[in-house]
Amino acid sequence: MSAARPWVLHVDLDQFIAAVEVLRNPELAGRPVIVGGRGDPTERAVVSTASYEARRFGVGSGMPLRIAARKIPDAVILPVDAPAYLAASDEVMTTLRAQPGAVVQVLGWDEAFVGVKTEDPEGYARRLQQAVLERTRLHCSIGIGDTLVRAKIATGFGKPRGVFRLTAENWREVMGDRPTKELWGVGSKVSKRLALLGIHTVAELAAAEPALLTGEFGPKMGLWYRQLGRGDGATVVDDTPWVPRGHSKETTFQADIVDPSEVERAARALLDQVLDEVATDDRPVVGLGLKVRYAPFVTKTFTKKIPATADRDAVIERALELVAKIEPGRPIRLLGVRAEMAMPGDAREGHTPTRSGW
DNA sequence: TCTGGGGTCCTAGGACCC
DNA sequence: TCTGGGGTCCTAGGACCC
Repeated sequence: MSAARPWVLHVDLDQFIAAVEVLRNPELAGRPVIVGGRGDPTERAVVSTASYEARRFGVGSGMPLRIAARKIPDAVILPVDAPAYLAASDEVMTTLRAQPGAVVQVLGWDEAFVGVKTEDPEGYARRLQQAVLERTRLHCSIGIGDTLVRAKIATGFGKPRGVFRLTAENWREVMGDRPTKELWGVGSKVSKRLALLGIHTVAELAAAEPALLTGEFGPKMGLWYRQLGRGDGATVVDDTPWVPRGHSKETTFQADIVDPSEVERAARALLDQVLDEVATDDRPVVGLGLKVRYAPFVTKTFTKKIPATADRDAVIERALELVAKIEPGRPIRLLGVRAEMAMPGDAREGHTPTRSGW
């Protein structure tokens, strides 16, 4: 028998949003369900989640709703109901925290890391799945790893409703020949730049010359990618409560706008919402960001540092300086406003530099 | 195919200071 | 005329994730 040792579990709900919708509307079971935007496929919106039945037709997250509807004419298309998913998510996280010895780090609505000391991680994972199912009627998959990165990637091999273990021992065998894009944190851009360096697989990334990577990606990211290739990294689940760095709101216009007064009105409305939502926070706003997407798809951002002492009117005044940078007469598809808050514990609290968060 | 909305973190380059 | 070396701060933008 083996001794208890620390493990990282990554819990990921299966087709979470679609599953929540099916739970409250059982006759949807077995049908292709697509959740996105306001549920209107004639609008500019994308798919948030597709049920497994819909995925079989090639519909997935991020796809324009219009395209999804074209692929599956008889799909059930539902609007995003964030409060409902948040409530379901809270129940899941509460269940995770109630497990013996569990340290829980929430990653999003439908996933979390669970740190636990056990001699039987698979058994623990199965009990966890059972507990979540009994409490919420939702199914989840669980990855088991000796690092957060390995646990996270392991989950994909367990889907749906399964458990998979990925550690230093089988990392190379399981991941070595796979494309770098399958790593958590390597997207299509970085995988292409890696390919130009002759690095195509996870094993090649793991063995790459550090100087080659730091030369291409900078000192921090270069070494980070190499570490990803090895599956190495943090081993301890951190349940420190999350403190948001900022808050933002953006709108895509159903029809592009041009009129400057309309642009200013839209920007002010977004700003009001953001400042209202941030007002419940006792931290001052120390940065502002404005994002504009000119049609069809050219995005510009403007940022401005704000003194922590600025009152709401002063913040609005600064925001309008940013709005003034928008090119007049150019059709606008999207407008976004972001407020950045001082971080507690920051030695320079109130002087936090604006890190553009877009 | 034609691309939402909410986040996080990193890098480059210019301004400015000593 | 040709012009160092290092540091911090700020702005813009890139990339990624759910």
